[in-house]
Amino acid sequence: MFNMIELEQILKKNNVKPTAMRLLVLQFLLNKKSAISLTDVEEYFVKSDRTTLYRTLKTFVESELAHKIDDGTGITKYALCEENCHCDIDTDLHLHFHCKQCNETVCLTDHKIPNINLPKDFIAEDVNLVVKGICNKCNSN
Amino acid sequence: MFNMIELEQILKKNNVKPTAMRLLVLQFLLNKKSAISLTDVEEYFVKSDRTTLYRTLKTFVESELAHKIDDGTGITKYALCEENCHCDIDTDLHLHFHCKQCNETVCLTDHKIPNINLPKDFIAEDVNLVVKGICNKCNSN
DNA sequence: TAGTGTGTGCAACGGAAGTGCATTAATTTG
DNA sequence: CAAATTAATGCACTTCCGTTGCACACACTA
Repeated sequence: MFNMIELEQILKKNNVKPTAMRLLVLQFLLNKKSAISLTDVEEYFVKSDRTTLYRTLKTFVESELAHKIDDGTGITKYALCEENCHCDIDTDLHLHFHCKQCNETVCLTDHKIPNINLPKDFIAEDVNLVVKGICNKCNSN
Repeated sequence: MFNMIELEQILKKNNVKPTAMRLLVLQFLLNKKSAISLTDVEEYFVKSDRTTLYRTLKTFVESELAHKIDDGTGITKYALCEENCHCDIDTDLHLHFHCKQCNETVCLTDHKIPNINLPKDFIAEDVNLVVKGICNKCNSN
């Protein structure tokens, strides 16, 4: 796991002031392998306020520490970016898998999004690829 | 355009009873080239109720007449399926493009979703690929 | 120490999806 | 044809999530 000093360094590296709340949320995200929703965080940090957690996640996204995931459930998910990620369309964007059974969304960071040839005059700025089905964990049970 | 008899046949072919409202909504969808939201339909049919329109679209999706599109705006969009579409994962699913400028979402039906090799034990049932950026219309203005 | 800026907590709003129920229209059946 | 059953529609209401405004608390600077 990570100690507080390491967590602080991560935040500082991305120009985010290391408050107590942010350190805890960062730790929570680091421990979670799957993408999490605001409600997930909220249920974990019962003593903190929803707004604070919401803005914490927002700060993380804006400072490129985490990325927002739209997995098609209608609920926004968040996951930490990989090292040196700039959410760049050609190199950083990866596939997300949403399991219909356990309802979890995971980042398949090894699966980059294939190149897409758009028709003339279309400019791509962002790509979102989500596969839905049964994940490996649920499938083996 | 389509006359009422043709519209009726489309509905009947998909086992949907051709009510007045359904015929009108179908016509509306046929005339729209881009994907539309419930609110779009609502604003057009001011005299009808939101719930009715909501359930009409739901009926269309359930009877494979239209497909639901999640374009990442958080608002569910709908578009008519192509002829003989069964929303099949390997043959029917196509790319959607959402323009950040005009806020429209179009189906790029010619752009099928490339095959994806998932890790072991993952089962794909549904795939959603959305590209965001500037569309051809906005780009040429 | 006073003052400024940032973070946090509380309350409330707004949009969209969805549900329950009563009413109306359509279809079947005696 | 009339009665009964089923389907569709309209209205009211709820819930859920994302978001904002405002006030208070804390930290850092002059």
